[in-house]
Amino acid sequence: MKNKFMKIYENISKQILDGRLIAGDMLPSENELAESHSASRETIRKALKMLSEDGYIHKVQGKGSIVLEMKRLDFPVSGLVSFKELTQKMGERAKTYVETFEKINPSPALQEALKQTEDELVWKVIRVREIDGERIILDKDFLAEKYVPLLTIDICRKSIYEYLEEDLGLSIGFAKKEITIEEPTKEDRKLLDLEGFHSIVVVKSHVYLDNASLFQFTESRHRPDKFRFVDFARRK
Amino acid sequence: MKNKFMKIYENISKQILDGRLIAGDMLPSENELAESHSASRETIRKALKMLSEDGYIHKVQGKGSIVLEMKRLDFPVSGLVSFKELTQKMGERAKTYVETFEKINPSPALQEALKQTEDELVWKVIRVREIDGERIILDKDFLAEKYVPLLTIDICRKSIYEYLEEDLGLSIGFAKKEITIEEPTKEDRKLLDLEGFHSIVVVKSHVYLDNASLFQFTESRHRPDKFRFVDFARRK
DNA sequence: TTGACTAACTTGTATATACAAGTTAGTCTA
DNA sequence: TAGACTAACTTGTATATACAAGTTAGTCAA
Repeated sequence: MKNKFMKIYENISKQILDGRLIAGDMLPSENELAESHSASRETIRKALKMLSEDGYIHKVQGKGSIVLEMKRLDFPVSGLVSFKELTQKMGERAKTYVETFEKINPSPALQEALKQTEDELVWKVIRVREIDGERIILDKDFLAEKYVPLLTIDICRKSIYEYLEEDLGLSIGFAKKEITIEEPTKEDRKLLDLEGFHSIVVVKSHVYLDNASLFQFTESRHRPDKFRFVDFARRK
Repeated sequence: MKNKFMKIYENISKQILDGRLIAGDMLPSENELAESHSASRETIRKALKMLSEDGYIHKVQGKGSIVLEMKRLDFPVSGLVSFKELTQKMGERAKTYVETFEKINPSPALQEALKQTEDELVWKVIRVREIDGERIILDKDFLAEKYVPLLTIDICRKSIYEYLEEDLGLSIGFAKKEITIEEPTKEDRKLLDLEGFHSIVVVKSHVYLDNASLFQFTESRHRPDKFRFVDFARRK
């Protein structure tokens, strides 16, 4: 909330989310917005570019910016959000159970996934996510000990990301994710409520710190009926 | 290829794709790039911002831009690409069969999805995509007749998008997609090779023209073993 | 009426400048 | 030696200006 263009972005996005601006409306021109926000046109353009990237508006050269329909997403896996952040929006309906918590010598496959050497250790955390009484998601996290020297089972019960960012001062930069569909394993069947389901959605993520060093590999396994991924894509 | 920052983007992205720049390398500073490309720093920054958004590089304030690992994606559904564009990269291994081709009075649900009035007609096209002899994908397209007055079965066999963009001069702007997992329908089982599979990946898309008018609704149904979605996400 | 043209808007691109903020390496001091 | 400091880099933000390119509405002439 410190940058000028971020404030403008938030100002306009809020107007769209709460209905003061509705789909089909045209925004004021960039020059008018610059005037009314006491900013230069380039600063307005930065804010509008972000709004456009996030699917709030669409810009047409020579015409202006048109407001798009923004559906509120119930349960998105898009972007880079932690389960804790999701559950905060869901109130007290979500619980986390820590099934496994240990420091291990990584297998060759895991060494490869985390780009580690043989002697570097890895935290292994397996957690079950329960929503409305149903065990829906199985999260398997592997964190490089060299970036996270200390971890406790209590932190895992709450939020690892919160601990990393607020206590350790690590700042997460970006992630590469891959979504595939697999057959449920015995472990999936044991830990999740999968009666009547024949497949499981697997989201594998490589998570990097802000300085571009790989520090975490995560496999998140979702029951298919509760999985929904929403994407906004621009042509070229 | 006309914009200066696009040329710079392509120049650098090619260097990353063909290995002249490899993961971990630092790019020259923005001032050096401005000098060597005879451009202003702001123009360089536009190109670097695009590279960063597309996952080629990561920028760190005070340090510079670091090259990331770019895996070549075999079969991505990310972004906004047509099946034709995908198959061009796959050579002659892909075929398309048109199962249904008709102009219909849309059902209420379809009217809603396409935001049409009662008297407006809709093209309905159902196509099966075969890859390496296996029928993998079922594409159900619904196009508003008001934007696409003429369509032929021959166009559907080739590429609808190519026809829209090159012959009709329509320019596709953006799309909203939703990925879910469902049980296969009888139609899925009849038209696709689904022996031994118990679920199907459904990608529903609302496609908009460049002037932000909704003109197409598509449901693309994928056999789960051949589905893979790759995503690059930045924090905040 | 029709069509060509134009004027006045809109957004897109490119440049220059200034300063803020983060990183790094070396230097100086206690 | 250890720590504080600084200078010289890096990227981030904000502004101003100029012109290109697309859209729209109105005017004027055939």
